[in-house]
Amino acid sequence: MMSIGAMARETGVKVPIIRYYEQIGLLPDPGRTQGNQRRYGAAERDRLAFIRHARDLGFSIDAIRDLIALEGDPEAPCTDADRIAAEQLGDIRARIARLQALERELMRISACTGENAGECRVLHALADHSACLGEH
Amino acid sequence: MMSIGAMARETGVKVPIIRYYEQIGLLPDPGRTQGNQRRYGAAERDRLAFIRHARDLGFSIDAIRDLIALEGDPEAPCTDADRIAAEQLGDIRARIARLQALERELMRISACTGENAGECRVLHALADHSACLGEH
DNA sequence: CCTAATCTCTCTAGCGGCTATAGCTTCAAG
DNA sequence: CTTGAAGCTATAGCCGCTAGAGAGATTAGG
Repeated sequence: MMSIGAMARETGVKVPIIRYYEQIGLLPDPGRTQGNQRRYGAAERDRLAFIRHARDLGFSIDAIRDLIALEGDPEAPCTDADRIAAEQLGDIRARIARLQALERELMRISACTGENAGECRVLHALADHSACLGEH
Repeated sequence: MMSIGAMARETGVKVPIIRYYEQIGLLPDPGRTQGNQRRYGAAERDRLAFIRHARDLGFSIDAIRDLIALEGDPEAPCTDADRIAAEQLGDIRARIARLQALERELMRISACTGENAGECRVLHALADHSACLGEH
């Protein structure tokens, strides 16, 4: 059985975040010492590692809740987990596309050649939306 | 002089957000009618359009504050605006790179072929970080 | 001029996902 | 048995909005 600090070290998740995950129901209430300190076993550590990994991949807390429910039920159809991952992938791709559009627009308005703000291309471009190519 | 609703229509910024921008000091306190309603002129509308445009391009409120200060001082060196835009561009590129790494990892662990959660590739991959290629 | 419909006002609280602080108690090493 | 690190709870703050309540102002039509 390990303390919350030991679990933080093992999983790379900071102590307050572990408590936060417990509070929102992502982690179960762990056992406590007589002095009221949390003690964790390997199962909790694995679950936290799972959560951490999913968060690193950009899954929302809600999506992770669903994934945990699936993980706990080995009979559940895999298509559910698949769908959640596919949604996440679609989401990430949409964000990439949007950011790439912003990147293009920013590149276009940057590289200002004026000497002071009066004739600055960046400021002019921001002030005048009609000068934009995309519709962002 | 236009009402807050008219300005919202002209700029595409919702009414509560206009009030919010005023509250945090991005927009100046506008004049009021006798009945205490805000009335705006063309200058405020242009400033709001500027803010909206910059937000659309992903600039933070703080960065916009700096850009507004520059815009208000035509003698200010343009390199400042340039630097802010360059930082924003770098930021966006970093986010794109990170999202692309996530996309790759997600594609790899997806396309699960198992029939139920017990042998689901998605769940296994999430549970076992060591199976990952990148370091995300 | 009156009414009804539509704005607009302020204030407060909530979202997600943490992060930080304060003031306390418990644990483990020496 | 003392000290110092680590743990505890509770509360508030971050960003950039968004939503609601309950009141007052404005405006178009009759």
